Amino acid sequence: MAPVSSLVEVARAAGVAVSTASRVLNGSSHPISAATRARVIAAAERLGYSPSALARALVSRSTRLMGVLVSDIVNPYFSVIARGVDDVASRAGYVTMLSNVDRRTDIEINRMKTMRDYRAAGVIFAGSGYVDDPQAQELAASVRQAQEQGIQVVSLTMRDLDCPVITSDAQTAAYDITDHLISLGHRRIDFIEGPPGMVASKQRRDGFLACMRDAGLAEAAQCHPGGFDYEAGHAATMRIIPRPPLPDAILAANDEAAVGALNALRQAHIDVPGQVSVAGIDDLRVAQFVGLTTVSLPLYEMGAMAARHIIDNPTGTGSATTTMLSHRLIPRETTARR
Amino acid sequence: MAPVSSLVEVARAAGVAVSTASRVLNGSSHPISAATRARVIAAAERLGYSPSALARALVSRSTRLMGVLVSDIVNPYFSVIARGVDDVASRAGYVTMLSNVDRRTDIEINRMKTMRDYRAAGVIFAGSGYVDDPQAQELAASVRQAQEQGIQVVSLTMRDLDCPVITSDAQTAAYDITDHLISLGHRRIDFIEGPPGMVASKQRRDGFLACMRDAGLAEAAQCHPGGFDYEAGHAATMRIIPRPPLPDAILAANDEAAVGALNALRQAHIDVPGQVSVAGIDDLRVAQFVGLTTVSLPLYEMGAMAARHIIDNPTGTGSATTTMLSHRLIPRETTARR
DNA sequence: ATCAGCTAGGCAAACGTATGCCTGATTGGC
DNA sequence: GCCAATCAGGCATACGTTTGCCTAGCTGAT
Repeated sequence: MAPVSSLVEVARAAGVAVSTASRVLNGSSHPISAATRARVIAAAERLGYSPSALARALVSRSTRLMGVLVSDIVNPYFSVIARGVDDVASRAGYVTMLSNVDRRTDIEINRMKTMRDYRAAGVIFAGSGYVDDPQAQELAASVRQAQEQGIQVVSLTMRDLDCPVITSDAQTAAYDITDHLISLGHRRIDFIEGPPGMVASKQRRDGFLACMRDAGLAEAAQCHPGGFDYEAGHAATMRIIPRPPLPDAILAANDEAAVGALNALRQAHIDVPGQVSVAGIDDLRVAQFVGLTTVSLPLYEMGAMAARHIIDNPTGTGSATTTMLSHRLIPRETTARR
Repeated sequence: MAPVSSLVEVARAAGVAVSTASRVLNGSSHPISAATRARVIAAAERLGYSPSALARALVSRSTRLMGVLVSDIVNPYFSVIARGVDDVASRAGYVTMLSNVDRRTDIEINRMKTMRDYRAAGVIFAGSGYVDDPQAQELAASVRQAQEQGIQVVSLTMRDLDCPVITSDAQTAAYDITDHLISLGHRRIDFIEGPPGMVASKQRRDGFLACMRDAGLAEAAQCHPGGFDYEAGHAATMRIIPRPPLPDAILAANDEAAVGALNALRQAHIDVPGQVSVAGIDDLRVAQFVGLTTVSLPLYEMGAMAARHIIDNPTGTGSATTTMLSHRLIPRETTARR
């Protein structure tokens, strides 16, 4: 149905051999006369030639496809990462293949397989895994097979994959924001956890608990089941409010849940930060909108660095190093000195 | 460098011809004995065989790659669309290729070309174009070439591309939300515009102005330069506040700008909705957080339908139809009767 | 015994590109 | 005027699939 003009047609139109056409269109080092070069370029232009990246990949045994697996692209945490990936990828002539895996390991395995079928140059795992995930081993195996095939794998969180990790220390971030709350004079601090079972949830809770313990406030630390979304933060706070006394501060496992907590408090006419301080983790855009005190994680940089790593390491020779990017405390208006 | 076991190795390991191996692994209708079938499957399993989607695409002359061009994936407007696309794409075995084009036509042209090189099954244009864009013609030409090659192109906004459009009526949405404000008794309404030059900005402003005119309030309609982000809405409102009298209501071209307006007002101790009502357009997640009155656009559905269209129309025979999805008014707490 | 029809499997061409190797022509040095 | 070197270009193979066509054996009907 379509005049998918190929290199042979370009060559014929220019009156040269296919190899010659290929060489001028690729900027090969092989010498080509200016006249021939011009004829080929003109022919390609006239025919609207579009080189088949598929055929090219087949023979060169490498693509410029950058895979990235996120939990949910609608979640700003991941869309910022994806943006970091795509910025460096597309600048290097790569195209990014994105997949939502909904925090399901089986889908991750499936998508990893698809990206392998397409011979992606690399695959970035942006999402966290589960503690004691029964499918972790199967995932690790599929990752290993991909690596043996020359596919670079990078993880943005600590998980049981034998691959380089480019991440930020979420646990220390949680520790630091807790420490900040304590330094403001807060003693009783309630923590709204992330989704149950996730490593990311555990890290953040552990950071909170470690700081409370170090401050001698282990007794005053209270954890509530929650989640990473607005509704979870709101619901958890609605359970906190009717059981006085109110805590001095509420720390949520991430910003969106913190905003949920914030709204729940204000809807109950509890003054923030007058009566209760509220803080989150991540520094998403919404934190800025509502003036939420939080700790900024280098999400964009993590995505960008992961993509750069994949582009710069043509062979799968990189050892499984861990790169830790630093975070930064962002005090805003939802916290105050007690 | 890697044991990228190919079909020929699987065939050899199973002691059959390549064609036979191909047929059992593809579920071909060609008859194959159960014993042979089992041997091939076992061999493929043992060797960790991963079929090359590239080679397959080359001979079958079609890929399962779904292209989508967004302005900025961090913008929730686009991430919701992308999610709609990916949900139906991945369920159909496609993988979605995402590109950020930063509202730049030249980048759009470039990415369209890249997706063409990869022989994407289809490309979805999620972003709006510019009024009188000097590069529109060049973009249209590159789209035409792609279509001639059998690539399905779908646009999610009205723009000068000869392709099917699956969209929502932003102009009428703006009209309806304006009408709602008027029905609440507001007369003087200020409109914060979107980014200058964009068709999407013009549509929304036109809808606002049309409604004000129809209500005999043309004199009371005032437009301010703005943008689609928080900062633009905030800044525009900061210019409105010091010039009394305050308007009865502020309508922003989208939700994020509306939130910026909301915060600017509250920071100036102006009661919303007591003194001034505020409304937006899009119904992004943040609108729900802050209780913003807005109008819901079917972004997820637009993305999903576009992907479905591409998957269901194998040949490029679809005429350039326009599908209009309906929006819905979402009254919340930032508007009140005057 | 013959033959049509079916089953099971193999051969080989094609998809579109890159590239190692070869050839013929031209040049420069002596 | 001869040889080596360089320049310009072509031939052919390989990448990993799919699929049309062919063959060999077998079954059952005549």
